[in-house]
Amino acid sequence: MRRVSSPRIPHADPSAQRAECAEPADRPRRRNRTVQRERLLEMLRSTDTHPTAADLFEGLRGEFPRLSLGTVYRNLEVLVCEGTVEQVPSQSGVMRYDGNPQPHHHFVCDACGDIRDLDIQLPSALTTRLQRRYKLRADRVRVDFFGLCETCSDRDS
Amino acid sequence: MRRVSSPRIPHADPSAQRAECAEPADRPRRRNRTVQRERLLEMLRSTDTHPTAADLFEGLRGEFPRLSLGTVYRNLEVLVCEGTVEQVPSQSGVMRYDGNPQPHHHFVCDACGDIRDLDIQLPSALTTRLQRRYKLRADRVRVDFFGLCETCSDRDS
DNA sequence: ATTTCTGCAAAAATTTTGCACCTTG
DNA sequence: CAAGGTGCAAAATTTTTGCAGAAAT
Repeated sequence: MRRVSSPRIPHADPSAQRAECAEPADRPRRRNRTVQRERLLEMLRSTDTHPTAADLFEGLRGEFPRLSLGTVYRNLEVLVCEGTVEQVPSQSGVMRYDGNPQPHHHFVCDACGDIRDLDIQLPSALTTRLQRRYKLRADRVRVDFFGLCETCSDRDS
Repeated sequence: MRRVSSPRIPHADPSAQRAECAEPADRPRRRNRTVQRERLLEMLRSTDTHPTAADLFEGLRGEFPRLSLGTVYRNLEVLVCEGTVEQVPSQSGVMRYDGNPQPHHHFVCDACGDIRDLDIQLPSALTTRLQRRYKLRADRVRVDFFGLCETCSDRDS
């Protein structure tokens, strides 16, 4: 007999979230102010389009002709680790960044991929239920609604 | 005077979701059954760990020693387009796949990245409010709770 | 003076694609 | 046999990294 137990699916997440943010607790890292990082943050705060690293790079090239993508990525990492900026994984696989510090949710257009901020409150009962039913304590919730945005919806009809 | 309007942030989503799924309406594509695709789906259905393409590839290599990653990706695309499988973008940036056809939500562990299925109902009032407040009609909602899973929570304390 | 940051270029990681051959219906 | 699928390898994309020089404190 040659039945074999069905193969295991290994489950190794390449980068458990924010693990790389850990700092040596003894000597806290000192951070310089740099124009690049400052402008990057301003730019993120001035929009709600959830730009990608490439979007930001493009947007800053006018001001910093010698800017490099590496710098953008490195600064985004710093801001994310600080908690100033949030990483929003998108359906296309390209990472997006969100400079909106308020807790909020998103509407994602299935057609154009645009992500729009929503100011909608989630009933707190949900987190309580999660706790009771699953013994899981959540400190953040993210809600994504999917559908067609007004523009794409109009275009289709 | 040399003030310039602050740079635009271009916003081009590399792949507006599922656009590549479109079929020529006139001649609907015929699909062959293949063992590879069948087993891939079975594997996705037999777990709730939301495996990556690489995970699935690894898991199937025992059965199909000559399997290629390209085939895995191509079949995943087919299944996603069919609506049989859902793509779950993860916080790490690596795409994950979900074979659970029931609408459900997720708990994501901040430490290990594990994604767990939740059977929790979202109040339908939310979608209504979205419609009224934003004129946005959503046909799907995804809720992700974030926090530490039991294992990681125990380890930390 | 020391640590941090930048630009550049190379590398790594993930996903897509072209092509010749094999499979399915 | 015609359309679709596979494996393989090369390419495309996105993100990370090493290094030497520049900037910040």
